[in-house]
Amino acid sequence: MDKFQAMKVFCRVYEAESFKSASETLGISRPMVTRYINTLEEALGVKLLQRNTRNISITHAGTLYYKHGIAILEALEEAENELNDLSNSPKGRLKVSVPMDFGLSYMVPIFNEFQKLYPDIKIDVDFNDRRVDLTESGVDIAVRGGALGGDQFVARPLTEFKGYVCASPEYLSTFGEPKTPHDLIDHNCLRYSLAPSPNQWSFMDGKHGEMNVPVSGSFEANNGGALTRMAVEGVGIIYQPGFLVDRYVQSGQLVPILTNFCGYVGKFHAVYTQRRLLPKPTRLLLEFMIEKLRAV
Amino acid sequence: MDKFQAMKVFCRVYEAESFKSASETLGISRPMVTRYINTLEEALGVKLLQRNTRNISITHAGTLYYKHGIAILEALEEAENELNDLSNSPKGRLKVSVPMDFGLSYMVPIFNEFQKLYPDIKIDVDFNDRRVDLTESGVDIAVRGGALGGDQFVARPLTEFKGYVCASPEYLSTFGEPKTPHDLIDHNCLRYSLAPSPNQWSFMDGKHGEMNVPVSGSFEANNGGALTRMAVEGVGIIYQPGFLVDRYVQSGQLVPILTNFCGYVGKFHAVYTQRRLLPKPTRLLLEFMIEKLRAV
DNA sequence: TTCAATATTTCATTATATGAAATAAAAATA
DNA sequence: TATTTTTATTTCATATAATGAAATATTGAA
Repeated sequence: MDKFQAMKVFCRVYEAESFKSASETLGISRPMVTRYINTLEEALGVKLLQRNTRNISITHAGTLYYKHGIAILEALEEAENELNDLSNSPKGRLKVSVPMDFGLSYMVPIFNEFQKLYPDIKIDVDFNDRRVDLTESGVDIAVRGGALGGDQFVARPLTEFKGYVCASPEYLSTFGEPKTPHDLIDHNCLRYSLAPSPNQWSFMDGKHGEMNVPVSGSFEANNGGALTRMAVEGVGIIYQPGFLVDRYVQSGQLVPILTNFCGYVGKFHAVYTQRRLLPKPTRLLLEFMIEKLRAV
Repeated sequence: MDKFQAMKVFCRVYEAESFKSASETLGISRPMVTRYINTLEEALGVKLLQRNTRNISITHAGTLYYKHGIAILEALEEAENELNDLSNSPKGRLKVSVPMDFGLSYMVPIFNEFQKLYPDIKIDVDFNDRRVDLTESGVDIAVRGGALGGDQFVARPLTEFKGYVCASPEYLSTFGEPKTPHDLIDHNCLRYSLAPSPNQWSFMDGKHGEMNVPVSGSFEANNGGALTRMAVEGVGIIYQPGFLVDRYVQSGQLVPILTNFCGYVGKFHAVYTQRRLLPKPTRLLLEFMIEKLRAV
């Protein structure tokens, strides 16, 4: 039996209080979890978990073993990180979570270039607009737009983006062009459902200060790219970041409106868990991303 | 690959600077040592040992990994000890080294009784009058008679023994009975070669104080039992501990002489390596031995 | 009582570990 | 220099263990 693996399995079970959950996060089958725990208990001569098919309760011995186990696993990880640091061809697997649109626009070329540079670092990208839990999902770096959540994580700024209100020329000629933000109330506004307040668009103006306009319309989605395509089709008005609308503006398929009003400014951050020594692959990609996105 | 095993193998190789030596102390084949080191180096992406078929030199990475490894292995051992402590049926393998004669006379019945009490504790006894290196040989408890060596080990007193000068009635009637220690010079003295000074026997006397008598004879051996048997056969005079000669004295096959002079007094000690938490099997046997030998 | 969720056992398959024997390489010795 | 000795490595056949799919058992909830 691989003691190290058994230790890892037990610690996950301890944290989740569930074999199923542990099996999923570790990517092994449920029977394997059962076996690892059994073998461990047999080897130690002590029951670690009091369990039936539905509940798990941790014994005193289990708590004790967890305390030791977590410390040992951390020490081992640190040792391996330090050793990998000395390697001139860093190895490892890296799990990254990036927002869909940002990822497609900015990150794909960066990943491509990075992999050419470090062929032994495998990258597993999760294109996902949800805010995944770093510890639970095992994600090493997550890119997040807008406000940041809890502060047990480190966040490093990547790049800013500005929101633009746009519509297709056809839409504007049919329904008229709004001249002030308040005019949006009478338009079909395509809203991004994952925004902090999807039904309210904010602007800044030298004269009026901050303006919050309630908007409504026939369509709402959790994907900015889709909204942008809808706008190109002439369905309605969008308020989306530059990196999504720029190409359509340039080709004339979309027209920016309300350009006298400052749109929202957001910032993308790279988020990762604080540790004494970050694994080299993580550190490398992080610096690479920051460097590449500085120029954008 | 079992990472912990690989770590253990590497640490032994590091300490011995030899694959062969490591393979022997760990009880695995030489090819396995090679493979563990190779797999480890591959996994870490770093060379740990610069080596050819004859020499080994440790790289910077190797030293670093050893530092981490030793700490991790110790933490692991401590965790397992603590857990085994909680077990009501302690398990484990125990390596014990005892002097040949003492072991046969005193320890065999103790081992027997101990095993009935703790059937899950396997005992591997090395009957051996050499002073084995605890760390190198992996011995948990060593019983040693006479003077103690280095003090990085803990020694606990077990039982005393007294030396008796004896010969067979036949020998005495043929060659005469020595009346003072100095008379031994003219006799065939059978000497224990592992004694600190085999060719000099010491006595204490109220009048004369300590007396060191040079002795010589036709026979010398590293086994007291054998010397005793020789004496029973009438070959010569021995100066051996009570636990060896008692039964022959009682049966009349040996006669104690020079009984007015105090013979040497020795003490057996149980020696073990100092640790924060001794493994439960070790602790149990230790206390059991001490308890049982107190009565002797 | 039935259903749903979860742990466990069974079983066949695959992967890994293992050491004996052969091989290679380098120092010691003749 | 040639030979021997010592030690690490590779090869190879075999035994052992790891693995997950599927079936089974168990328990709380509906």
